[in-house]
Amino acid sequence: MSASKKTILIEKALETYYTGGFQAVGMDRLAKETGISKTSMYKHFRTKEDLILEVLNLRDENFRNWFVRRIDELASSPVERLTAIFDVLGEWFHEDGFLSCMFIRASSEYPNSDHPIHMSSAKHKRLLLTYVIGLAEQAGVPDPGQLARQLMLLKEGAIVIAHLHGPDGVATHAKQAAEVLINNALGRS
Amino acid sequence: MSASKKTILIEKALETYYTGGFQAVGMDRLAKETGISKTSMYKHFRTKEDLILEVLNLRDENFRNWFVRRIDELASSPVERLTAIFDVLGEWFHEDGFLSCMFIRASSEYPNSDHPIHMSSAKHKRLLLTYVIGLAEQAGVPDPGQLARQLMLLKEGAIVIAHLHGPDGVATHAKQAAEVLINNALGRS
DNA sequence: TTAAACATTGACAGATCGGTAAGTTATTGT
DNA sequence: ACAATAACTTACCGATCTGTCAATGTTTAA
Repeated sequence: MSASKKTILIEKALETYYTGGFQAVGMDRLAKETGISKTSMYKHFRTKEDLILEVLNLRDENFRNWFVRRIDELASSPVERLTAIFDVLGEWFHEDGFLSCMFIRASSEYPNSDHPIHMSSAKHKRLLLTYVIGLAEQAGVPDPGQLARQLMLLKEGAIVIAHLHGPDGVATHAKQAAEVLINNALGRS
Repeated sequence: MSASKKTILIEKALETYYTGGFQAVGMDRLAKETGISKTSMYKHFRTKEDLILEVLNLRDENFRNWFVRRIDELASSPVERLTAIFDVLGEWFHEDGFLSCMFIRASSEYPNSDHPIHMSSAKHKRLLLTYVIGLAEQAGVPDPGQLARQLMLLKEGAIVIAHLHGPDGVATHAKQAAEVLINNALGRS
């Protein structure tokens, strides 16, 4: 299997897993959808779990790149970037085919914290937290870790509610709450 | 199968599904763990999905009863009840065997919004929202719906983060954010 | 006592699961 | 040109999945 075919497989698996779930999508189905035989797939991935881990790595890369880029496009000051988080979330929630966050879904299917898939999901959230801490630092708040963790709670909660109750208004509510928290962190200005 | 055996089955299924996941736990395993034959189980539940839906009903009842009761035990004023939400969450997160919220897990395994299991999960969250709106009304805020939705975002986010990054500090961060939002809703007092 | 009604069982169907063995085709280096 | 090798496929393995069937106990009622 060429490297490009491997990439194609991972990309197709990302799409199919996101739509159908990790456990519900079998290797046979991926073989059928990609036209690549199972044996070829298993030449490059020792187990299904290995494939899922590579899919999650790609998703992490794609998502964080898109997320940061959109925030930079929408905002021009550090404080604006903090609120833009929720505008970008709103765009995501309203995309056709939005079905929650792949890492929340993954950690729900593999709930035990010592499972590699769970750990990979935790890592993704930690990387996002680090990014938001950086934004909070640039905004000059006294305790960037605290504000960033608060905004992350709003972000994850918004994802869950947008998935369960639909996208309308969720990101807006989260943004309004975020503005209150940001102003408070900046000294109630 | 007597009614009590049916109850025992649902309770055991709740425990096993919560620990192991819905798709990962098969009917054979439930039969082995309860000592009830599969055929007997299928006399009372037409499909596995029906069993899961009854499990979710029981979980919804158990959880909301416990949640409301603990809040009432910890708080004596309406505003206190709003913040006590997060004290109770902290207790939950630190329980042995905490593995996120059963309904977030369920909606992650059955992500399509028209799926009965997904709809049941959405209903649970809606009932909780209604409860929090009631608390916010009693607290006398001008827009109880807005505050309640903001606090729900913190709650769901806290569940996700406590599951992925461990329980320490998560409920406390959420409570601090909640206090800011509550004070703001009350008029920045 | 005995027959009807119900409860329960082990064994099985058919499908699908993750994963593999053996064999075939295509590519490569010399 | 040709042997070595890498890429790839078909067919299959045992296990497990949801769900069912025929047979056997067990209760109930007249």
